[in-house]
Amino acid sequence: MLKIYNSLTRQKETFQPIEANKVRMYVCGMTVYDLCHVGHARVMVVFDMIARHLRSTGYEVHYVRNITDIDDKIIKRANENNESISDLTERYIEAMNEDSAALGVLPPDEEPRATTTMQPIIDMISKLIENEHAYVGSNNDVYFDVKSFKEYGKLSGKHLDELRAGERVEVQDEKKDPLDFVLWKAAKPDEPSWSSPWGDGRPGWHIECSAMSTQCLGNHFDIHGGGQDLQFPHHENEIAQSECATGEKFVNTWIHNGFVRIDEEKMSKSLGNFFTVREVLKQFQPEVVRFFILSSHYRSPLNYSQENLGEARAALTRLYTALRDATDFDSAGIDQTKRDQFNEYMNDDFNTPKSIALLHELARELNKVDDKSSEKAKSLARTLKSLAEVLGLLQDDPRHFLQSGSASDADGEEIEKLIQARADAKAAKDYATADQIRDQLTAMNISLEDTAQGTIWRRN
RNA sequence: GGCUGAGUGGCAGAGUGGUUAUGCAGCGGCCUGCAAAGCCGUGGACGCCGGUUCGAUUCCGACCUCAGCCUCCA
Repeated sequence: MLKIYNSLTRQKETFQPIEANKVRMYVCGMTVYDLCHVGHARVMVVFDMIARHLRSTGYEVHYVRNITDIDDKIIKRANENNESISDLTERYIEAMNEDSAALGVLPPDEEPRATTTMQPIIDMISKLIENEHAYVGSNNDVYFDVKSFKEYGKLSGKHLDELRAGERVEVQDEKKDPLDFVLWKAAKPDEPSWSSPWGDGRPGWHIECSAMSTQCLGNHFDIHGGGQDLQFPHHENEIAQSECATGEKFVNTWIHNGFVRIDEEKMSKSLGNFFTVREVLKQFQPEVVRFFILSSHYRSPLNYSQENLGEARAALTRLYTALRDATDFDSAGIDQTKRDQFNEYMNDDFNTPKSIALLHELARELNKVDDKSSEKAKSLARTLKSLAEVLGLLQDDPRHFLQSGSASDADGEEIEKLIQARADAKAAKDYATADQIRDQLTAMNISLEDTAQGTIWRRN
């Protein structure tokens, strides 16, 4: 039985899909004006893991992750670069796809874009005006009337009067209430715009997600996810818009992942303390980054550092090392007890640290089996690889993983040559020369293991 | 100021009203020409103060500290 912590009720709840065995999930994706950083990677990896686990336990999943391809920052960046908005967004969408593929993130079933969802957005705003939940300001902007939705604040636990007390935005005359937010922005000169009943303009950010999710998944769906920073105001506003437009409950379960931090501070574009996925991948294999992300619980803060990535690499190396010597196990039987245990951990609000601990347990048991061609070894190896697949891990060829490094590293041919020279020296019992060659390889960041089947190498 | 959430061994990071998380690092041993990998053994912890309890790191309350949101943000 799957239990998920629901941000809306602030407790773990037994998950019941609206339609039996079917899960409809929407996740707020990227605004494509720059490269993805590790924080974005966390969202992609976490919800990919969730989708994988749901599927592996028998649910049919319809996973939607949107792309925000029109917004102030995009317009600003395109102007700075002196390129068209679509050139800019296409470039970064492609970059995002490359990054997510590298991290083993399976593509969502749908990736709607704001610019191609314009009619549903306009329809939803019209409906809100009709229902008197929205109004057109004197500047032709359209605003949502927060006072008209008495449940406003239910997701973030905030109350309108408290929010007003802490209000930091200058009050705009057009708004009835300082907390009213924009649904449609009237076009300014030289800005891209779409025609609407309220004149040319473009949608506000919040309404895009309400319209895209509803268009793909219906008025009422199971899971809505995103980073913790979107809880307020973005998701709060989505609830207000959608429930006021449709009169139905919007989302059953809200899932928010924790932040990536650097030196105990949130990693973000605005603070400028971010590392792009690309930068990190120059130093660490993509699977190491994925392992690092999943090695802490999705709601906990995740501290980014070289040391922590290094630890992730060490742990992953241990798992691959265990898998290295087992071969031809693809058809071996899976240990059902372990699988049940794994699912139990994952069903407890996606406890990936605990499920990874189970992978280590399997690796240890596998290491203890001397005969790697035995049924027991094969079964353990198969179970390990198959459970890890739910986390999107350990699917690489172990030797390939253990021997891969960056492009500047020594090539395999050179390494093999040195290993042969060392083997010759060893055969002649010239251990001084053998050790000297090994030192040379160590300096090249290569470790050796002498086994019964010969010498195996890997990169440190 | 309001609203969230968190404080666990050298580090990272789960979890639990009384019993080994897990990984890395440390220490002892096995294996090895020596290593490496692996295996076995081993030390070390629950922010502070009260309360409930036979017993609390785990529940309750106060306090301290940290992070996040309240402005764009994954």
